[in-house]
Amino acid sequence: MDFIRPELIPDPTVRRLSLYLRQLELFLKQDRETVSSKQLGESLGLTDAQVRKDLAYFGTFGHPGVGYNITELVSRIKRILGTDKAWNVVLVGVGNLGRALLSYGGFAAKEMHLVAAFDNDPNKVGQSIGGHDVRGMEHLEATIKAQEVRLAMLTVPVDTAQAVADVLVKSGIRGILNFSPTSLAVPTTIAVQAVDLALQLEQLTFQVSLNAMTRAGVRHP
Amino acid sequence: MDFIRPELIPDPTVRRLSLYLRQLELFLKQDRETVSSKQLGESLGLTDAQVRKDLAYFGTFGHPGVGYNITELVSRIKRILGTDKAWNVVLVGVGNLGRALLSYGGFAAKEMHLVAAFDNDPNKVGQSIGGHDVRGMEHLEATIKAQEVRLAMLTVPVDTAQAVADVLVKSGIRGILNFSPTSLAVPTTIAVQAVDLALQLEQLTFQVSLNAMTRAGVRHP
DNA sequence: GGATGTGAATGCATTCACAGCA
DNA sequence: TGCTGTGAATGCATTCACATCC
Repeated sequence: MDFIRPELIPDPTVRRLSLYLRQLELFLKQDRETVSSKQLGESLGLTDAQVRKDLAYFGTFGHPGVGYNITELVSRIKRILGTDKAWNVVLVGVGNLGRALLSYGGFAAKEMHLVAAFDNDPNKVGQSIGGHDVRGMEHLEATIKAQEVRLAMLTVPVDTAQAVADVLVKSGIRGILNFSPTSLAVPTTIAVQAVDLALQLEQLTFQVSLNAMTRAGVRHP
Repeated sequence: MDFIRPELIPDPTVRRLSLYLRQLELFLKQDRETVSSKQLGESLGLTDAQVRKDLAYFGTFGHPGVGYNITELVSRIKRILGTDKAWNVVLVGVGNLGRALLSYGGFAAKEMHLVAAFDNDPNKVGQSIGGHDVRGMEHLEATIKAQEVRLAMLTVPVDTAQAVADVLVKSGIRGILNFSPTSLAVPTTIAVQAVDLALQLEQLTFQVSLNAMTRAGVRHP
């Protein structure tokens, strides 16, 4: 393989990269040093060929006869995903979910630096939650520009989500983690990841209903 | 189309079904009565053929020359997804995230009946959060069995997730919404949906890095 | 032997394109 | 005319299978 044309890396591959990373970090904690594509795949319910193909998109860093050096693979995947460097993040919308995210301690470990939170409720502005300041919406744009923030977590009510997203884009945000159950209209240069609880619950009820059917023998002819 | 063979419905189709439902309910609020596959598709960034193909897996309920009756389509999709009936749910793990979910009011609207929450911290047991009782873990199995609960939201720390999942399965749970960043080992008859914040943030940083590169005309290192 | 990396083959999902109906 | 439903064609992702290397 010579060099990488990022635009033709399959989406599913990028998703699995995150899974590999999580599993590899678990292996590291268990003091393992190398892992084969077969072992890594089995621990995640994937085939060995799938693992090798995924990794091969990004270069060749396995050792034939041995497997992959875990430490090396972890740092390679982090570099690919862009999590080897720190990212500044803002959170907009300090409701139940916003507060929970502010109190969640796991961001620092992932090199995510939560710069500040924003809300338009005067009662919330000025508070400190989980060590993060809550500021008024009028400071959103200036903060993003001053600190070169590129990521935002959007936890506002659904009817204001699009308007806030517009402000975020105008201010220079490049990626939005959208917790509102709505499709945001943004330029193609802006990445959006949706976290939709209702949607995932519906996937569950569908699968459970399906399982119940096939179990009951309502099979196809 | 004669009969539905559920096991061969593409996963992506089921995901989009939820998107269709969300968009259709928005149209309903706007007092629209019918919608064509073209209109529905465009509102979600999909092609008309995609929409028709997806719906055709489940029968034929469009009206040539007219489109789909929105009310009818909504109730059909709900039936397909299994959300036309009410579901009992338990929540296990009353940390920051668990509390936020308990305080979130949106479940009732989706026919999700949150029966109770569970935690092993004596200080939390006995509290009422968002109108939901917190009980000790020792009552989990009995509650699930007594109320025929089939769905669980798992918001416990990562190191206890598998053990709790085992209890859930043993008690008769059929679907788990897993908020812990770990792969649960469960029988194939149990549905699992993962909500992994770190994973989604990594997808974002990857896409943002990619966009930055292609914009700058740089190749991957 | 044991493992990787990768063309070739397979299997799915999406898109095309058109017959048929209101 | 406008739109659905659906086989056929296309395009992607996964899996196979094997040359290659430690």
